[in-house]
Amino acid sequence: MPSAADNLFRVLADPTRRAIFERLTREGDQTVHALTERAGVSQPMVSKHLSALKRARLVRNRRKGRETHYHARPEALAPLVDWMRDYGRFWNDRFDRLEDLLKRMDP
Amino acid sequence: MPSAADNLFRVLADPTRRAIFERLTREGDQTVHALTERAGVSQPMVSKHLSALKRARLVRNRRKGRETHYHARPEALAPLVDWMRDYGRFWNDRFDRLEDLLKRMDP
DNA sequence: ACAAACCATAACCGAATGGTTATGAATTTG
DNA sequence: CAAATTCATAACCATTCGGTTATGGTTTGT
Repeated sequence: MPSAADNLFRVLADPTRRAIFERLTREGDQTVHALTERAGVSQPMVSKHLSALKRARLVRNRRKGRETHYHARPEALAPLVDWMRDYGRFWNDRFDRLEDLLKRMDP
Repeated sequence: MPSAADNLFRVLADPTRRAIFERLTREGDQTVHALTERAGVSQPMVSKHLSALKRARLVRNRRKGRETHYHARPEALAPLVDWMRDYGRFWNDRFDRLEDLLKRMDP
Protein backbone atom coordinates (compact mmCIF):
# COMPACT_ATOMS: atom_id res chain seq x y z
CA MET A 1 0.00 0.00 0.00
CA PRO A 2 2.14 2.83 -1.24
CA SER A 3 1.17 6.06 0.46
CA ALA A 4 -0.04 8.91 -1.69
CA ALA A 5 3.06 10.87 -0.80
CA ASP A 6 5.33 8.16 -2.20
CA ASN A 7 4.95 9.01 -5.86
CA LEU A 8 5.14 12.72 -5.19
CA PHE A 9 8.36 12.50 -3.24
CA ARG A 10 9.87 10.26 -5.89
CA VAL A 11 8.79 12.41 -8.81
CA LEU A 12 9.92 15.65 -7.22
CA ALA A 13 13.25 14.22 -6.13
CA ASP A 14 14.89 14.91 -9.48
CA PRO A 15 16.07 18.55 -9.75
CA THR A 16 15.50 18.87 -13.48
CA ARG A 17 12.00 17.48 -13.22
CA ARG A 18 11.15 19.58 -10.22
CA ALA A 19 12.46 22.67 -12.02
CA ILE A 20 10.05 21.99 -14.88
CA PHE A 21 7.17 21.77 -12.45
CA GLU A 22 8.26 24.92 -10.64
CA ARG A 23 8.46 26.81 -13.88
CA LEU A 24 5.04 25.67 -15.00
CA THR A 25 3.69 26.73 -11.63
CA ARG A 26 5.25 30.17 -11.69
CA GLU A 27 4.98 31.00 -15.36
CA GLY A 28 1.87 29.14 -16.38
CA ASP A 29 1.16 27.31 -19.60
CA GLN A 30 4.19 26.25 -21.66
CA THR A 31 4.89 24.21 -24.76
CA VAL A 32 7.42 21.40 -24.74
CA HIS A 33 9.53 23.44 -27.09
CA ALA A 34 9.60 26.45 -24.77
CA LEU A 35 10.39 24.25 -21.79
CA THR A 36 13.21 22.51 -23.64
CA GLU A 37 14.94 25.79 -24.44
CA ARG A 38 15.77 26.41 -20.79
CA ALA A 39 15.68 22.90 -19.36
CA GLY A 40 19.33 22.06 -19.91
CA VAL A 41 18.44 18.65 -21.31
CA SER A 42 17.26 17.31 -24.65
CA GLN A 43 13.68 17.53 -25.85
CA PRO A 44 13.02 13.80 -25.44
CA MET A 45 14.15 14.05 -21.85
CA VAL A 46 11.79 16.95 -21.25
CA SER A 47 8.98 14.83 -22.67
CA LYS A 48 9.94 11.99 -20.35
CA HIS A 49 9.95 14.23 -17.32
CA LEU A 50 6.60 15.63 -18.34
CA SER A 51 5.24 12.10 -18.62
CA ALA A 52 6.40 11.37 -15.09
CA LEU A 53 4.85 14.57 -13.79
CA LYS A 54 1.68 13.72 -15.64
CA ARG A 55 1.47 10.25 -14.08
CA ALA A 56 1.72 11.95 -10.69
CA ARG A 57 -1.09 14.29 -11.77
CA LEU A 58 1.22 17.23 -11.20
CA VAL A 59 0.74 18.50 -14.74
CA ARG A 60 -1.79 18.22 -17.49
CA ASN A 61 -1.54 18.75 -21.22
CA ARG A 62 -3.73 19.83 -24.09
CA ARG A 63 -2.67 19.49 -27.69
CA LYS A 64 -3.02 22.54 -29.87
CA GLY A 65 -2.08 21.70 -33.40
CA ARG A 66 1.40 20.33 -33.51
CA GLU A 67 2.38 21.65 -30.13
CA THR A 68 1.49 20.31 -26.71
CA HIS A 69 0.83 22.77 -23.93
CA TYR A 70 1.48 21.71 -20.36
CA HIS A 71 0.27 23.39 -17.22
CA ALA A 72 0.83 22.71 -13.54
CA ARG A 73 -1.74 21.19 -11.24
CA PRO A 74 -0.41 22.21 -7.81
CA GLU A 75 -3.49 20.80 -6.12
CA ALA A 76 -1.83 17.45 -6.61
CA LEU A 77 0.64 18.51 -3.93
CA ALA A 78 -2.07 18.06 -1.31
CA PRO A 79 -0.72 14.74 0.04
CA LEU A 80 2.64 16.39 0.54
CA VAL A 81 1.06 19.25 2.42
CA ASP A 82 -0.67 16.73 4.63
CA TRP A 83 2.59 14.91 5.21
CA MET A 84 4.32 18.14 6.13
CA ARG A 85 1.56 18.91 8.56
CA ASP A 86 1.85 15.50 10.17
CA TYR A 87 5.61 15.63 10.58
CA GLY A 88 6.18 19.36 10.63
CA ARG A 89 3.87 19.99 13.53
CA PHE A 90 6.22 18.15 15.82
CA TRP A 91 8.54 21.10 15.84
CA ASN A 92 7.03 24.15 14.28
CA ASP A 93 5.05 26.32 16.64
CA ARG A 94 3.90 28.36 13.72
CA PHE A 95 2.37 25.26 12.30
CA ASP A 96 0.64 24.46 15.54
CA ARG A 97 -0.82 27.91 15.85
CA LEU A 98 -1.93 27.82 12.27
CA GLU A 99 -3.66 24.54 12.79
CA ASP A 100 -5.48 25.85 15.82
CA LEU A 101 -6.54 28.99 14.09
CA LEU A 102 -7.71 27.01 11.14
CA LYS A 103 -9.93 24.83 13.24
CA ARG A 104 -11.44 27.78 15.02
CA MET A 105 -12.21 29.78 11.93
CA ASP A 106 -13.19 26.96 9.59
CA PRO A 107 -14.97 24.28 11.60
CA MET B 1 23.93 25.37 -6.69
CA PRO B 2 21.67 22.66 -5.43
CA SER B 3 18.70 24.07 -3.57
CA ALA B 4 18.29 23.17 0.06
CA ALA B 5 15.19 21.18 -0.79
CA ASP B 6 17.11 18.98 -3.20
CA ASN B 7 18.71 16.69 -0.67
CA LEU B 8 15.55 16.48 1.38
CA PHE B 9 13.39 15.46 -1.55
CA ARG B 10 15.96 12.90 -2.60
CA VAL B 11 16.45 11.44 0.84
CA LEU B 12 12.75 11.23 1.59
CA ALA B 13 11.93 9.72 -1.78
CA ASP B 14 12.69 6.19 -0.65
CA PRO B 15 9.73 4.66 1.23
CA THR B 16 11.80 2.52 3.58
CA ARG B 17 14.00 5.43 4.53
CA ARG B 18 11.08 7.77 4.96
CA ALA B 19 9.33 5.18 7.14
CA ILE B 20 12.33 5.12 9.44
CA PHE B 21 12.23 8.87 9.77
CA GLU B 22 8.49 8.85 10.36
CA ARG B 23 8.85 6.28 13.06
CA LEU B 24 11.60 8.19 14.79
CA THR B 25 9.44 11.27 14.64
CA ARG B 26 6.34 9.63 16.06
CA GLU B 27 7.89 7.24 18.54
CA GLY B 28 11.00 9.10 19.56
CA ASP B 29 14.43 7.68 20.32
CA GLN B 30 15.21 4.24 18.88
CA THR B 31 18.20 1.95 18.63
CA VAL B 32 19.30 0.50 15.30
CA HIS B 33 18.29 -2.91 16.58
CA ALA B 34 14.77 -1.79 17.42
CA LEU B 35 14.41 -0.08 14.07
CA THR B 36 15.65 -3.14 12.19
CA GLU B 37 13.04 -5.38 13.77
CA ARG B 38 10.24 -3.62 11.93
CA ALA B 39 12.02 -2.11 8.96
CA GLY B 40 11.58 -5.02 6.58
CA VAL B 41 15.21 -4.85 5.50
CA SER B 42 18.50 -6.06 6.90
CA GLN B 43 20.36 -4.30 9.69
CA PRO B 44 23.15 -3.03 7.41
CA MET B 45 20.53 -1.46 5.17
CA VAL B 46 18.95 0.26 8.16
CA SER B 47 22.38 1.64 9.05
CA LYS B 48 22.80 2.90 5.51
CA HIS B 49 19.45 4.62 5.52
CA LEU B 50 20.26 6.18 8.84
CA SER B 51 23.53 7.48 7.40
CA ALA B 52 21.65 9.11 4.55
CA LEU B 53 19.15 10.66 6.95
CA LYS B 54 22.03 11.86 9.08
CA ARG B 55 23.76 13.53 6.15
CA ALA B 56 20.51 15.39 5.49
CA ARG B 57 20.46 16.39 9.17
CA LEU B 58 17.11 14.69 9.54
CA VAL B 59 18.34 12.48 12.37
CA ARG B 60 21.03 12.51 14.98
CA ASN B 61 22.64 9.76 16.98
CA ARG B 62 24.29 9.27 20.32
CA ARG B 63 26.18 6.13 21.23
CA LYS B 64 25.31 4.48 24.49
CA GLY B 65 27.58 1.54 25.10
CA ARG B 66 27.29 -0.89 22.24
CA GLU B 67 24.05 0.50 20.95
CA THR B 68 23.43 3.64 18.94
CA HIS B 69 20.32 5.65 19.60
CA TYR B 70 18.86 7.72 16.81
CA HIS B 71 16.30 10.47 17.10
CA ALA B 72 14.54 12.63 14.54
CA ARG B 73 15.34 16.27 13.86
CA PRO B 74 12.15 17.44 12.13
CA GLU B 75 13.40 21.05 12.12
CA ALA B 76 15.52 19.95 9.19
CA LEU B 77 12.29 19.79 7.21
CA ALA B 78 12.17 23.57 7.16
CA PRO B 79 13.33 23.96 3.54
CA LEU B 80 10.58 21.59 2.47
CA VAL B 81 8.01 23.60 4.38
CA ASP B 82 9.24 26.70 2.60
CA TRP B 83 9.01 24.97 -0.74
CA MET B 84 5.48 23.86 -0.02
CA ARG B 85 4.59 27.39 0.89
CA ASP B 86 6.04 28.73 -2.33
CA TYR B 87 4.29 26.23 -4.56
CA GLY B 88 1.32 25.28 -2.43
CA ARG B 89 0.04 28.80 -2.08
CA PHE B 90 -0.80 28.87 -5.75
CA TRP B 91 -3.83 26.75 -5.14
CA ASN B 92 -4.70 26.48 -1.50
CA ASP B 93 -6.86 29.28 -0.20
CA ARG B 94 -6.53 27.88 3.24
CA PHE B 95 -2.80 28.26 2.95
CA ASP B 96 -3.12 31.83 1.76
CA ARG B 97 -5.46 32.82 4.54
CA LEU B 98 -3.26 31.18 7.10
CA GLU B 99 -0.21 32.93 5.78
CA ASP B 100 -1.95 36.28 5.97
CA LEU B 101 -3.16 35.65 9.47
CA LEU B 102 0.28 34.57 10.49
CA LYS B 103 1.87 37.73 9.23
CA ARG B 104 -0.70 39.87 10.97
CA MET B 105 -0.32 38.17 14.32
CA ASP B 106 3.40 37.52 14.17
CA PRO B 107 5.04 40.55 12.57
C1' DA C 1 3.11 18.82 -52.56
C1' DC C 2 7.25 19.47 -49.87
C1' DA C 3 9.89 21.03 -46.30
C1' DA C 4 10.20 22.33 -41.75
C1' DA C 5 8.65 22.39 -36.93
C1' DC C 6 6.93 20.02 -32.87
C1' DC C 7 6.54 16.17 -30.06
C1' DA C 8 6.60 11.30 -28.42
C1' DT C 9 8.67 6.84 -28.47
C1' DA C 10 12.33 3.37 -28.95
C1' DA C 11 16.84 1.71 -28.26
C1' DC C 12 20.59 2.12 -25.80
C1' DC C 13 24.21 3.45 -22.11
C1' DG C 14 26.56 4.56 -17.70
C1' DA C 15 25.92 5.85 -13.15
C1' DA C 16 23.47 5.79 -9.02
C1' DT C 17 20.91 3.26 -5.75
C1' DG C 18 18.56 -0.15 -2.85
C1' DG C 19 19.34 -4.51 -1.51
C1' DT C 20 22.10 -8.62 0.13
C1' DT C 21 25.84 -11.43 2.78
C1' DA C 22 30.25 -11.39 5.13
C1' DT C 23 33.21 -9.42 8.38
C1' DG C 24 35.18 -6.85 12.01
C1' DA C 25 35.19 -3.61 16.03
C1' DA C 26 33.43 -2.44 20.39
C1' DT C 27 30.76 -3.50 24.39
C1' DT C 28 27.99 -6.61 27.67
C1' DT C 29 27.09 -10.70 29.84
C1' DG C 30 27.89 -15.42 31.74
C1' DC D 1 38.25 -15.04 29.51
C1' DA D 2 34.76 -16.50 26.34
C1' DA D 3 30.56 -15.94 24.10
C1' DA D 4 27.05 -13.10 22.54
C1' DT D 5 25.08 -8.56 21.21
C1' DT D 6 25.06 -4.33 18.64
C1' DC D 7 26.41 -1.71 14.95
C1' DA D 8 29.09 -0.05 10.83
C1' DT D 9 31.64 -1.01 6.76
C1' DA D 10 33.11 -3.55 2.66
C1' DA D 11 32.24 -6.15 -1.34
C1' DC D 12 29.13 -7.29 -4.44
C1' DC D 13 24.74 -7.65 -7.34
C1' DA D 14 20.48 -6.33 -9.87
C1' DT D 15 17.66 -2.81 -11.04
C1' DT D 16 16.30 1.79 -11.72
C1' DC D 17 16.93 6.02 -13.69
C1' DG D 18 18.55 10.17 -16.00
C1' DG D 19 20.63 11.02 -20.04
C1' DT D 20 21.62 10.56 -25.09
C1' DT D 21 20.76 9.87 -30.33
C1' DA D 22 17.67 8.14 -33.85
C1' DT D 23 13.23 7.89 -35.81
C1' DG D 24 8.53 8.51 -37.09
C1' DG D 25 3.95 10.83 -36.92
C1' DT D 26 1.32 15.21 -37.20
C1' DT D 27 0.67 19.65 -38.21
C1' DT D 28 2.06 24.17 -40.19
C1' DG D 29 4.07 27.07 -43.72
C1' DT D 30 5.65 28.11 -48.54
